[in-house]
Amino acid sequence: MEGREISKAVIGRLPRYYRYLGELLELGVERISSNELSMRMKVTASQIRQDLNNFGGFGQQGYGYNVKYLYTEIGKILGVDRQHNLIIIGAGNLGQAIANYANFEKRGFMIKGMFDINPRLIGLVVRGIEICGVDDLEQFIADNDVQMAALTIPKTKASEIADRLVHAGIKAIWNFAHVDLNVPEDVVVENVHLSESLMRLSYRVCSMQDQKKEQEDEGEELS
Amino acid sequence: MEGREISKAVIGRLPRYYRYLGELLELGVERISSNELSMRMKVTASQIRQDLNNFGGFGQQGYGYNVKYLYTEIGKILGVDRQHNLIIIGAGNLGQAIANYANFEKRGFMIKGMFDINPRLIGLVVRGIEICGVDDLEQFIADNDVQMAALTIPKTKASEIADRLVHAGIKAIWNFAHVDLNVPEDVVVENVHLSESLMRLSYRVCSMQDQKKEQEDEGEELS
DNA sequence: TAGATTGTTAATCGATTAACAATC
DNA sequence: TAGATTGTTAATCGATTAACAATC
Repeated sequence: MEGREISKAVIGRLPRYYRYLGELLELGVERISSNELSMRMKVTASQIRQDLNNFGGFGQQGYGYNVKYLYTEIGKILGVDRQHNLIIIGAGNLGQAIANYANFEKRGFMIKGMFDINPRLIGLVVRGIEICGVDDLEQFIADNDVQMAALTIPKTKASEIADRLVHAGIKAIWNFAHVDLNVPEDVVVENVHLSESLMRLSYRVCSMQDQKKEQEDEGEELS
Repeated sequence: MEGREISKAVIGRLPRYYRYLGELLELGVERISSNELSMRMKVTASQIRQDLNNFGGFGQQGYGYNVKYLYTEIGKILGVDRQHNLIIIGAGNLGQAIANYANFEKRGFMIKGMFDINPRLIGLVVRGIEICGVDDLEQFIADNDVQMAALTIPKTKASEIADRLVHAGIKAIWNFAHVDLNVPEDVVVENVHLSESLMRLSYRVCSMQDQKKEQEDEGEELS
């Protein structure tokens, strides 16, 4: 459809545009210029215009962008206008946190089922969803037209379950396990590696400390 | 200390190197060349060497890299050799998921406290940590030498709490709330915006579908 | 029409890859 | 010494920013 092969950097920014436009919409703002949006979002106006023009001209010269229209169009690009049937593998705290986040359903992500291997969790009901054993996985995916799976299980089991998911026809895996999954090229994986995120934070806080220390040392030399 | 201003792209990759080296270490691998590591990690050998040389020469010509040494050094760069005192604001499923992830403590991230506004959660004990009310926040931070906070609360309260955290001397915020926080420049924020992550996945699965459809259509035209 | 702001091309900047001399 | 592999410079590629003509 569109010009094909949008860069990863652009796609990475789209959800943030979507969020800001949603907020503007709630505030009742009707139109916005790339310049004003750039100030709110702390990115360049040039980048906003460049990014949006990957998908076609959503704006109007001399006017700017219609907030509601742009919000809707970015929603379509991101696919939040469609329904995505989702299951969660791993019904621990993280799996339950996802199940309990109501806003996902507003965006078309319907949580159809939850699975775990822990017999103490099987049978429990979270937000109206009964936790099943993983034995039922393949049947459930077929019966419920499931395309997406969130993987919130320890890394030791993740690869094995991922293989089963792919085999059962899952097309997208939201991977919270601390491994890189090997999947066929028509299956997409989005990784959320929390421990890596925390280490990036740690790096930055350490390098900030070092920087400060250096400045102090320089100050001492001068005195 | 080091040459200063390492690019964000490089820092983003360091934790993944660290993870792979840790796995190699467990496997008992003593040394590895950039070429072999590149094949395992599916990045170029050039990139690995370039990345590592931002921090100095960890390898040896004709030999490669000593796994244990490199692992330790990257650990130091990331700051996982130091201790970081951490609190969790928001003791819901997500906050508890973080509290329960034992590996963080192995990397020096010590969870000192948990906080919530929900009176039904206050007083509960999660992994040996009692959940406190947010009133005690400032005192607790001062008493326990806390530098880091994970923010796992709804977006409505996030900015307000972030201000309080900054005021109380917190230097790093691991932000799971769906807002961009405004903090002074000596405070670092690492965002984990799960809904944005899910939308990126959605985009990719949709564009994969579109791609396939196109190919099918082309096939039909030819027949 | 004049003013504003987009869409788009051109210039710059940064990051990745390739190549190879240095050296273990 | 010969072979292997790094560290590092140079070449390429891609992404961001600047500029401005098109146009509402």
